[in-house]
Amino acid sequence: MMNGNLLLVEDDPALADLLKWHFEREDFRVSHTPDGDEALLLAAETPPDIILLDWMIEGISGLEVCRRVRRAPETANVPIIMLTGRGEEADRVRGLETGADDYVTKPFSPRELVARVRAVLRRVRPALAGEVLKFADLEMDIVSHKVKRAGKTIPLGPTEFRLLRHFLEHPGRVFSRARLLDSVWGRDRDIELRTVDVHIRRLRQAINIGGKPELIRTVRSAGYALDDDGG
Amino acid sequence: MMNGNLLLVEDDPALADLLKWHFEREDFRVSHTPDGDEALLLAAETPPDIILLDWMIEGISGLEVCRRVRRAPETANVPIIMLTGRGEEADRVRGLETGADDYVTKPFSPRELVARVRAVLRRVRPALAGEVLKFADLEMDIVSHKVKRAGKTIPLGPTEFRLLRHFLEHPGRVFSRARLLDSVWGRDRDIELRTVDVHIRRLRQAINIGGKPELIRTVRSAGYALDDDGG
DNA sequence: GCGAAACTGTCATATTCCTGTCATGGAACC
DNA sequence: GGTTCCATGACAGGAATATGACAGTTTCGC
Repeated sequence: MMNGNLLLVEDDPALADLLKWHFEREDFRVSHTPDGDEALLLAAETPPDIILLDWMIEGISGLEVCRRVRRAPETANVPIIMLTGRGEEADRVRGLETGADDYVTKPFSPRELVARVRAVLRRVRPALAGEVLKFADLEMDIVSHKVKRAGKTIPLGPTEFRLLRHFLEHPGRVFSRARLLDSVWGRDRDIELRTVDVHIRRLRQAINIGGKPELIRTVRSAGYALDDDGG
Repeated sequence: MMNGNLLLVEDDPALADLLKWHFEREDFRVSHTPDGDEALLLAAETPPDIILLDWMIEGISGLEVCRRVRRAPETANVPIIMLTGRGEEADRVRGLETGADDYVTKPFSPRELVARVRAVLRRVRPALAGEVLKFADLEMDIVSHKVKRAGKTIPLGPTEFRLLRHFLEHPGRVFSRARLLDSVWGRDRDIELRTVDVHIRRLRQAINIGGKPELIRTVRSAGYALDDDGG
C-alpha cells in the first residue's frame, strides 16, 4: 500500500539520500530537489501529500518556500514539516507561525521523522495513514472497506462509500455539487449536477438507521456538509 | 477573541501553573487535572479543542489516556500533544503512533509549545485559524457555512447569509440600500430598494435571539450598519 | 457464460423553503 | 401636524431540493 507522495527539499545529498531510503522503505513515493524555486514548481504542478523542507537550502530560504506554498491555493493545504539545524526557540516559533505543521531539529532520528510524518498525515489525510475515519457515531475503515453507525455495519454502494469518505475527510465543510462531482466522481466525467442529490439521498437513507439524527446537512444554494448539530 | 478550550493533564503543580498562565495569556480557556481517569471524564463530558497530556501522571498512564481518547467516538478527533521527560526515540515513536499529534520533550519552552498548539489547531479546526468572521458574540464560519450567536447555531437563508457576511467583512460601516443590492445581490439585478429592508428584518429576527442586543443599526436616510452600541 | 442482483445516472414530480413585493402602521424629523 | 422614512405582516410565485420510478449497465455467484 502506498502511503503518499512526499516532496523532500534538502540540499545535503547525504541526508537527502538517507531520508529518501527511509521513506521509500515505508512505502512513500519521494520526489527530491535541493532547490527552493524548483520545489515550488514541483509542488504547484502535482501537489504532494506532504513536504519535508530544510530551512537552509539553495535559492530562496525554506521559510519563504513555506510562505509561498501556503499562499498558492492549490498547495495551501499541503502539510509542511521543517527540518533545520537551528534550535533557537525564536526560529522554531517563527517556523510554526509561518504555517509549518511541525518543526524538527537536526540531528533527528529518521524513525521519529517517519512517525511525525505519519502523525501529520493522519490529521490531513486519515485515509493515507490506514486510519479509521470517525465522525460522531459513524466509523469508516478504509482498509476493510466497512462502515458502521453506532456499532452496526452499514452496507454502502461504491459511490456512496466514496462520497461518505470524502465527507469524513473534510468534516463540517460544505461542498458544492460541482465540487463533489470533481472530487468524488472525477474531474473529467460529465455528469448531471442533480445526480449528486440522488446519491446524497441514498447515502442518507443508508446511514440514518433507527431514528439516529441526520448527519448530512443540506446547505441551500451551496451544497452539502457532514454535520452533527444541524439537520 | 477566545482561541479554544484546552485540557491540561499534568501532575507537576509548578509546571501546570506555568503552562496555565501562558495559555490563558494567549486566550485559551484551560481546564486542568493531574489525573488520567479524571481527564477522560472531562474530555468525554465536554470535548476540548486540544489536549496537552503528560506521559507520567497519576492513575493510568498518558499513553493509555491517549489510546482511550482516540477510541471514544466523541473525542476521537481531538488533537493530543504529549509532554514528557522521556527523550528516547522509541518512546517518541510510540507516542506518535498511538495517536498523538505531536510530542514535546521536557524541558521545552512555553512559547514553542503555544506555537505547536496553534500549528495543530490550524490543521484540525480551520475555524480557529481565521476562516471565521467574528463580531461581538457573533461568529460566521465560511467553510462550514454556519453562523452562531453566543455559541448557539443560527439558521439563515442564503440571502441573509450573504448579507450578514457582507456586514461582517466591513464591520461598523454604513451601506446604502443601493450599495447593498450591488454587493450582496449583484450589480445587474433589478430589485426594489425596499426589499433590502425586508431582508434586514429577517436577518435581525434570526440573530436577535434570547433578548440579545440589536447588532444591526438603522441609519436614517443612509442605510444600515453592523454595530453593537446602537439599535 | 448466464441469470440474478445490485448499482448508476436521469427524469418527472412533489415538497419545502426562500424571495421579492406590497399595503399598512409606526417612528423620527421638521 | 405633516412629511419622510422605516418596520412589519402577509402572500403569491419561484427557486432549490427531496423523492419515487426506471432503464441501462455492471457485478457477482454459479
